[in-house]
Amino acid sequence: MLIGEYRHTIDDKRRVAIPAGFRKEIGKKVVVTRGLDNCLFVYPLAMWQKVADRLSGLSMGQADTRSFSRFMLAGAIETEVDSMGRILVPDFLKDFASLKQKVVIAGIHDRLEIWDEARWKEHTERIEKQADVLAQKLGEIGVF
Amino acid sequence: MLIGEYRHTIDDKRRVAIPAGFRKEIGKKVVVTRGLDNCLFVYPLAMWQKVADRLSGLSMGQADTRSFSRFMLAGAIETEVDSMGRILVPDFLKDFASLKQKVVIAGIHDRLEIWDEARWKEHTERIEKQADVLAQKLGEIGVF
DNA sequence: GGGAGTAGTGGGAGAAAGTGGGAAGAAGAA
DNA sequence: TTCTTCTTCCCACTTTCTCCCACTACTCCC
Repeated sequence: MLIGEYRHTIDDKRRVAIPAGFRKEIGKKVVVTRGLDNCLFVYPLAMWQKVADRLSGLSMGQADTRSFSRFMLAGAIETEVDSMGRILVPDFLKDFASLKQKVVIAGIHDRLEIWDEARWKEHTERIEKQADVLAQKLGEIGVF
Repeated sequence: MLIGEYRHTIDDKRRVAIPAGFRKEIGKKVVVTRGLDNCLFVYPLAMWQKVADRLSGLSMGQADTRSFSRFMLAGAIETEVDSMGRILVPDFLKDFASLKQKVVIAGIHDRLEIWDEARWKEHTERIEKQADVLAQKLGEIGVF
């Protein structure tokens, strides 16, 4: 179970260190994809396989599912965690998530999320304000 | 599984480099054909065989399926990846996809797509804006 | 409080990938 | 047949990437 948030930096070679505590669980090969809310998702390879299988099952005939699988598949890359525990973030993903130097790496159950620090702050602050509203919704669906 | 996007150039001899990471999987012989959404599809030969079979299996009675398989089959050419990992794009396909110098090569599961860089940008930006639709789709296929 | 070990960051060297150009061969026209 | 043009194959250069090593800071344990 991946939990917690960490502050790291991306160097000019586009490398980000995976927090040491996550490395064992996430494995050596990972897949980085475009995520929601302008962040990046990092999946362990096995986890990605499941997502990819479902995506490849979608029909190519319809324009919207075609665009969707393009978005997810072309927007993903398989990469290896190097000997120092870092992964490479290609330019197009860096741009997509507007990553500057400082990033936040968050563990969300079975994936990691990579956020630009400023956006993360903004996002969490907004969520905090709505915490009571969210709690109620979660209550309604029976989480609490 | 072919995933990721890469920026390459077409030289004046109409050659495009296949990203090194794709070469092993895509093999030596490939088929390039007119794709959907104004891009080109590049299939490994074996994969193309399946697509072609499926196309020829379509009912010839209906005018629209007839013209669709004509669109795919007539526009297809078989070509070899040269020793430097490049393929030749004939003029009619280059024109069809409005390819200028800068192109994007995207891996979409079992095929590559070649896009003019400007069109690709336009296309992906349009998709990104539909975040709510994306989230719903992701939910449907069980990513969350 | 001090030392050892681990995590995060930065840099350098060697290797590989991408791109451009030239030469040789094939095809077509005069 | 010969000349020209277009194509294809090969070589070389430049840039980018990748792997490895080193330094610093922080933490944990003695």
